[in-house]
Amino acid sequence: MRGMQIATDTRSRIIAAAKPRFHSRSYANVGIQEICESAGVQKGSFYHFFPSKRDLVLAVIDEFADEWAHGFVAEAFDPALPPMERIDYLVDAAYFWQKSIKQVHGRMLGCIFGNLTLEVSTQDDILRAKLLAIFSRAKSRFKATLEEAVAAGTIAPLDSDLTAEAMLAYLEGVILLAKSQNDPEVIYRLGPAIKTLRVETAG
Amino acid sequence: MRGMQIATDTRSRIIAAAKPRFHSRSYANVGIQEICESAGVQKGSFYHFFPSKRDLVLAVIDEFADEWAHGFVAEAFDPALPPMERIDYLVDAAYFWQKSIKQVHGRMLGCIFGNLTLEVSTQDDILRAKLLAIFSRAKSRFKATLEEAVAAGTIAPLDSDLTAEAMLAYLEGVILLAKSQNDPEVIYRLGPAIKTLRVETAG
DNA sequence: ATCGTAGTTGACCGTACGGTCAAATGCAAG
DNA sequence: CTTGCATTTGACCGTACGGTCAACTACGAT
Repeated sequence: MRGMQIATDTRSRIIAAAKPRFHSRSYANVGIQEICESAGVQKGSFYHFFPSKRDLVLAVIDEFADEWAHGFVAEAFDPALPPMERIDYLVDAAYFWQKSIKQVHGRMLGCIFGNLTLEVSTQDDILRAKLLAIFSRAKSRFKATLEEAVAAGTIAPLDSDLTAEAMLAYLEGVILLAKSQNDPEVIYRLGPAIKTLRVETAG
Repeated sequence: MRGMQIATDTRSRIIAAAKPRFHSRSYANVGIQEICESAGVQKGSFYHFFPSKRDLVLAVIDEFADEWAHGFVAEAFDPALPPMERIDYLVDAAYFWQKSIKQVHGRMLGCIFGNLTLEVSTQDDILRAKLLAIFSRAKSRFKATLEEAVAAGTIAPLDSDLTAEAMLAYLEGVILLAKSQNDPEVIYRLGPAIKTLRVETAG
């Protein structure tokens, strides 16, 4: 089945071409033609693998999510680490990643999930749902970590669900502000304060 | 000079047509033609008042900033209010504003400055600088408020500059997450935790 | 009455957009 | 050797994009 291999290769070349473009520019500003040229693929071939531009960006989101899940996130949420140190690790990872992107690319690109959320979520509920699911998983990681920290007595009891969401919000907000300054050092300076965030239990 | 009046009227009709569109969609997704049709203006007339699309969005940003500065922000940062209550007030204002937008428009549109920042700041340094200036002013408000709270003994001493920036980041992040859920209640739930954020003084 | 100019008109520029299609090609299975 | 399907090709669709332009209008100032 060499045909299959070529096929999947074409598909992944398209995604590989699309990823940095959607990350560094925006959904609307990247055209399918440009992606095809960069991937060395014809437009008809593109539409053989992706019914629409939206389906491409859906695949791109998945690739980014997998990349993170199997990379920094897996490292950060290592059960061997003390719970609260995992959160530090994640913030550090975000910092170093943005910093290295800036070194290579000249600009801070920020979080592709946040970028796409603010751009498209009023216009496309399917994309919004996809991004929401990504955030939801991220929140779960934070929540489990917080609960472990509470159980270990590292931190005082709190509303782990809301605090997890607050921490995720803060991380996205810090990256947003860093992007507005085109300066990853903002993450370095503000990131650690994530651990000061607390939502008390309602009861 | 009735000519001037008509002229400025055309200009502000253009801005008035552009504002809700840029807010509810995105920079790239709103065309000049559509704006002109909605404003009842010809394209040539548009380019008489605005050298480029970028100059229009610059004017739109200014209008939004003024609207906020003279509305909720002025109310929130009322010197008569106890300092930390001003921050609560601002978060509340963001919540009620987004809620009312959703009631009218059916969707949570979020913060136009955050939206534009993530969309265009890698592609247009002039727009980025404009948005950065907006955030910078917002941060100053927070900072002054924090310093007043410290002076009054309401809160323990902290790094007012970094904490102000952290609070602004958090607010933007909360609005981002709320937008991803198309639900302003997220702001209601997470907003108050803004006051738990702290960056300790370096010394 | 005339001049200068701000404002307006509507056609027009080249380019790019997302998406479609019929025809060709490559290749594995029968 | 043929059938059948996945894949690829490249031309093509209509529409919209940001922006330009010469001509025209309206009107205050001299």
